[in-house]
Amino acid sequence: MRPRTRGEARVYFRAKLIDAAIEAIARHGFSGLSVSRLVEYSGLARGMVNLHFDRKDKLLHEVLRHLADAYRASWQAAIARAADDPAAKLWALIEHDVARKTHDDRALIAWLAFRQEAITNPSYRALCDTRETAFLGTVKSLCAALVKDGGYAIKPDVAALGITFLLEGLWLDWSLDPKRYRPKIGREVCLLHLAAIFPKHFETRAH
Amino acid sequence: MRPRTRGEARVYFRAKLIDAAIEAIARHGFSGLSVSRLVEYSGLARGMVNLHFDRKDKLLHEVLRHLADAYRASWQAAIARAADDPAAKLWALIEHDVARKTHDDRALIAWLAFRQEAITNPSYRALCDTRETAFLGTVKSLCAALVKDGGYAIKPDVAALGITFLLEGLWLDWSLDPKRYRPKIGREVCLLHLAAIFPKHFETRAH
DNA sequence: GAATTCTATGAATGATCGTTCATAGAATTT
DNA sequence: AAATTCTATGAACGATCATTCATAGAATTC
Repeated sequence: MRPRTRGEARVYFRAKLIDAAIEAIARHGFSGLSVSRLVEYSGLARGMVNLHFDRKDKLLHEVLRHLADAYRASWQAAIARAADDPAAKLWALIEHDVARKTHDDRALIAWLAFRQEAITNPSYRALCDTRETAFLGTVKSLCAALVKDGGYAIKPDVAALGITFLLEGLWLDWSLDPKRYRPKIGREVCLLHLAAIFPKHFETRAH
Repeated sequence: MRPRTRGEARVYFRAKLIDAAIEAIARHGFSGLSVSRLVEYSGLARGMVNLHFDRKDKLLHEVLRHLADAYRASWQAAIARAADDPAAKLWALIEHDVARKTHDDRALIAWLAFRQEAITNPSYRALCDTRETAFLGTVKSLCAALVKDGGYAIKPDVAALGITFLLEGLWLDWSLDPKRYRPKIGREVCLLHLAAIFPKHFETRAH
């Protein structure tokens, strides 16, 4: 378990601190993440944060990068698994987001905390933004394909924005009370929206 | 300007501190709200927070209550002004939210900060929740009226959830970069959604 | 295996946090 | 007008914050 070589140790301890940071943020909010809490959750010594990340601030940026990377990898894999068809891929993306909330709760709450912090701390904004545009860009191109295929009289950009807003609203709602949230309702809301704007592609799925 | 009687002073200084708190949260985030910042923004003495609110914690609850009340009064007035017709009232509600962002920015950002804080601090949850359910309840009943009137084959509850998710997504997106946001786009996204699920009531408005 | 280099530790530091309280002054009451 | 009551002030306090650094020990190199 515990690493033997120095190279292993570096990777091991950095990961341990990042995980402890996510835990602390999910449990006590962004401002509740103190070095003392990191010590408590990681079980490591007090000086480890500064040894491995120099400043607490730099650790936080690594945490944010970790969250962004993990989420992107996750939804991209979901799209890759789906059938080679825009409707199937779009649905896989949404299904991934809706179902994700049932297992990966700490990461989502931590992510929302960073997103909120990015409003007043510009240094977090770039990472939040790139993640957002990557996701939105994918949804846009899927919508464009659907519009072309179905001959719908709507702008793909507007449709894509609507879908991402829906998902973000779902996140917020879920985060306030994870126990109340049910994937079934989230799925139903998204499906209603999709079946309404892309009837030829999603109406059958709605019943 | 400055109050002369003690009764006036109480109201005046409490309002001044609440305003300074909103300013501080909007500029530096929830954790950036320190007593020193309150002193800086309000121009009052250091002891005023404890004199008028006992603890900083209680001031924060008053701020949240103030934000919730102001917002509720605002959207209820918008509905009251609209014509006596569910479609008109629903649209007035959405228009209010979309346009609100062009003037009332500090309050919205502060509200989002409280909402985020409520995830890990249960004492804020009640106030966030009641505001949410009051808003959602109104949207639900408006949707129910539209469903009945138009004979749509959708559940009013699901439609209402979709609308609130859309608006919450809009808030989040706008908060990250207020300058980039344009009411026109927000309106377009909402209208696309409404015209798609309630075609008989909103299709004409969409062109 | 000895010498060297880097890692891990936690007590100490200065800064900042929210809160207290003695004091001065203003509003109110007698 | 004098006496009283409450308000406003800001220096001082203990707690906690992130960070530093001398020391011990382990991994690596010679």
